[in-house]
Amino acid sequence: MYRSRVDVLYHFPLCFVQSLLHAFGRGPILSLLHLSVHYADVELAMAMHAAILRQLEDTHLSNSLIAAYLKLGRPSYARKVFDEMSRRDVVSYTALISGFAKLAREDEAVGLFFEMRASVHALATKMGYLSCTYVSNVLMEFYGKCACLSIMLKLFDKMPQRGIASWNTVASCLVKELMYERALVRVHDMLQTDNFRVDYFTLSILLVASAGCFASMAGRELHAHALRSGFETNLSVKNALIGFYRKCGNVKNVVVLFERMPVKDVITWTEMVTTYMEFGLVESAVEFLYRMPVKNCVSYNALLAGYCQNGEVSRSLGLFCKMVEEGIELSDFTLTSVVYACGLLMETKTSEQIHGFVLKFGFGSNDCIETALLYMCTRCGRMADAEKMFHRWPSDQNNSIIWTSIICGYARHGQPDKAISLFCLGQAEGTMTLDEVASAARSLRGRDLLCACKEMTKMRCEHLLELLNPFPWKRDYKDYLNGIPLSDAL
DNA sequence: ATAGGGTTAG
Repeated sequence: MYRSRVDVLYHFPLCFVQSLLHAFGRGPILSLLHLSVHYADVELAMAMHAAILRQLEDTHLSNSLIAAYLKLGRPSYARKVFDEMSRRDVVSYTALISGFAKLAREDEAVGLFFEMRASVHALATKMGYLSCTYVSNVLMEFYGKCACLSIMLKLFDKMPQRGIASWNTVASCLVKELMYERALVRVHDMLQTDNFRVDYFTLSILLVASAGCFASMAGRELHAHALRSGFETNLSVKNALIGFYRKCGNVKNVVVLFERMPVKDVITWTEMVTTYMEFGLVESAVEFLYRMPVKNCVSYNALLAGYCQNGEVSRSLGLFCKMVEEGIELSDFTLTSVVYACGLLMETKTSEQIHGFVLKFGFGSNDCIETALLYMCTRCGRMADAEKMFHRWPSDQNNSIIWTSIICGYARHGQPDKAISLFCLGQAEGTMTLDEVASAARSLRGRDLLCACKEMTKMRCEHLLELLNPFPWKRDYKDYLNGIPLSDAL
């Protein structure tokens, strides 16, 4: 019975491991590598590494070593083994690429990917090797992650043989791109064309897709399917079900599911915090967070975001301070929420303080943080800063949220002229949807809004009117429309 | 070796 690395090395010194290799082949080494992963024992993996150093031309053994190092959180060791291999195969590339991808080391993963394409994929294509589902699945995942969805789907359609993982990969890429209905339709096709049966991966992905597009019937059918097939007992499926009923059901559905779960993990508990927050039951959410047997930074982020959604500004700032003091891991999610909370607070000093914190911490800027920062500036009277961020924003990734924020900011801080001109520009360029135009319009005073209407087409104007219901100035607006023929205003 | 569930911006 394995208790520790010392035990193993005591019973099996290196020279013995090497003779094992000669006598019994790879089997014992592979088992020991498995044990090293299971017991999170890096040094055992390194001992195996030492034992098979001379066998590094054995591709199979080296691949297992790469996989072990990656699972043990030692990507640089994995890379070293890879670099020293004399013959790499698809498995070597696959292991390392997916390992780097999981660690968000995209540059290295993509670099390897192109290297693989040069050395393996071209050859594989010529030899018709794409029938290897592993190769195609990894290629598909990469095209999916590079937002090259059409290439991914083309590859999928060309695959002579598909495994259930191929279908799951396509569905999950579509879900990640927010194309929920397409994911549901694709898998529906799968059931009709290929004779595949969905597994617990498929069910989890599709439940997320159903929740994402509020496909309440589809989700319930998936639930029934899970019960019939027995996959309902799978933890991922149960957690995905909770997520579905959180979005398409009610608190009671979720609580019943939760209470009947024999095994729960940190994701289950975090789902409960999110559920209570989304239904406005702040105290229950807090209670659940403190009852959680294991929490991580995502759990705290869920609480923090929930405070913001429920207008509990001081509690969210308090929680953030506690997280910093207690050394709880912060992420871009954390910062986005706390910046947003400062926007709600509308205090210039606090906003500058948190702004400095974000810059100093140097969390890679992303759209969400930048948007939250801009929103915060517009709410805290820092319009000059907001303008700078607004103009710096790349024009090819137009974000309607920042348009709405800055228009509302101008309106709030006594600059209706600027608000109106941006408002007109935004709706003319089609940057903002009508819903968004309406939301920005609510921040404008009635008289200012009337000026803006002159710049709009009749259809837009009427649609806006519908959206503004029950906008307080609607009557004035109607009068205005009655008084002046719209054709004059166009 | 490939696929899965929880947290962010108006």
